[in-house]
Amino acid sequence: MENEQVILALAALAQSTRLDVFRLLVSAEPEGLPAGEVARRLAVPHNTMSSHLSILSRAGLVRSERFSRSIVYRADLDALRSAIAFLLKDCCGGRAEICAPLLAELTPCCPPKVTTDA
Amino acid sequence: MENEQVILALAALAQSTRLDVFRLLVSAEPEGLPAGEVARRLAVPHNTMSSHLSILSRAGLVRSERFSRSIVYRADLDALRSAIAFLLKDCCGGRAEICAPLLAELTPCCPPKVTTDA
DNA sequence: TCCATATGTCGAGAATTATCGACATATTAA
DNA sequence: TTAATATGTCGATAATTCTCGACATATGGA
Repeated sequence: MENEQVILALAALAQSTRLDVFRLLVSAEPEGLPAGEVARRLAVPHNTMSSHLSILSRAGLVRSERFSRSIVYRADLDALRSAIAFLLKDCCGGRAEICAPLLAELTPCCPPKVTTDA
Repeated sequence: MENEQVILALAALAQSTRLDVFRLLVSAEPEGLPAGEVARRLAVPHNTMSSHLSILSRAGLVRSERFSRSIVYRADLDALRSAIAFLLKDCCGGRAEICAPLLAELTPCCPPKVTTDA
């Protein structure tokens, strides 16, 4: 991921409405949500939301697809992954002793084994 | 990590000079660098740099300590870790199936075992 | 066609941010 | 005290961003 691309992604998420939008879309995966529904749920005028969605879109953090009259937005988790990987590699920079404890803390968030109980 | 704190951290890194500063300070760990040296290396006037350093500082991403006439800045990797954990948990949100592949990609960046060869 | 719905674009004002000259403070050493 | 070094603060300007009313476009149905 390029420098400029990361800055776009960080800037996109560094705004409370857009951070809320992104989280909403992550929670709505994999179905996504139409633009109007996003605006309604976050109580933001549709044109203001349109601007925020386009910023997230330019940053590559969301994708959109038209279905009839609606345009459905979905979070692009690969883009988030790239951004996070970039930040982590900043720390690593060939020095695992810095990065390892970081990953150690992050891993428990998602146990590698997912056993669907029952 | 609070919402507002994350936004501060993201905003702090979403600016090219500051992203450069942070990376420079990460690479200078654990000794750190005096403010003037940071400004010199990145070819930025000292007062402009002072402003950027204070933004990084307010975001918790760097710490400073005075040594004689110099004020030495160091990257705070714990803060970066918190911010990254926050973003990851956004994705996980109790859904390991989303987060697991993310970690899978990130882990090779820092192999958990570090064997100093030869 | 005409209308309602869903969304995007334009443009302007308010708010925030980035930059840097000028000045202030802190430290050390004549 | 005076000067040199290292850094921070103030204030003004330029640039960018956020917000939202008004208008435009796209879709589907009467």
